[in-house]
Amino acid sequence: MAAHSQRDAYLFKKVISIGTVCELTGLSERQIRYYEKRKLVFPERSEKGNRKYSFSDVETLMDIANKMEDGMQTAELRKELQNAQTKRYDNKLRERMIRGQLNAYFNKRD
Amino acid sequence: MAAHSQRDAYLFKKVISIGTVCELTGLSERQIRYYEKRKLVFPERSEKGNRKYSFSDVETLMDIANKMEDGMQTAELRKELQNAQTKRYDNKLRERMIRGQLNAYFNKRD
DNA sequence: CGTGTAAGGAATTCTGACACG
DNA sequence: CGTGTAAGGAATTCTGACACG
Repeated sequence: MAAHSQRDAYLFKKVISIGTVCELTGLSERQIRYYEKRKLVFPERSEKGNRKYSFSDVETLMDIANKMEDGMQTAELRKELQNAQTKRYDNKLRERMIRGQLNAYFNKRD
Repeated sequence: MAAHSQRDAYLFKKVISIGTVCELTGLSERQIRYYEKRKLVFPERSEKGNRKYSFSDVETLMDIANKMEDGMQTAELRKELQNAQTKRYDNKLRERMIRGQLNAYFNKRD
């Protein structure tokens, strides 16, 4: 599942509050919470229950904003987003396999 | 001045509120604001005046926390931090010059 | 010097609901 | 379906100050 390098640490760390996400995306709080209910974004919660988003979430939300403008519905968007996730995962896997073959070929280790 | 690649965009974007910085660093709000007064960190302000920090600021603050534990004072810390900044800048410069030479040697372009 | 704390106010965020469509 | 809004409460953040040392 967690196929992220340490380089991506800041991309996925959930530290941004909803107000800042509004500024970053141009979306309203209402919209952002609604997309959560429709399972398009998954913020974490602080101890007191405040939503925390990652930069990756912000990117997803900007993508959502564009697709919604084009008339896409949340149900369809959910499928798309899952597809994107899967594709990214597949790429990681492919990468790893290729690296494995190369390492074998050149007789190298990690 | 701004010698940051696009890759670093998330590292320097000021989006984290002080409460989250407390959780991330283990410092109190009081301490974080004090280090700002002593010119060790430079948060931005939201429209309503709330402090916003970057991941880079958080790293700086963790560094500060360590040095303070070792008995270092803020005045001394300020000098150190400026030095670190300068060094980083020098490295970037050196890197760029070397790249330039290599490109000239191999007759390549960006 | 560096940090805790109580103080009072302003801004933030949360939830569930009414509304329109 | 997607989003605006008013409602009331709880948590956040801000500043300037008193305190200890």
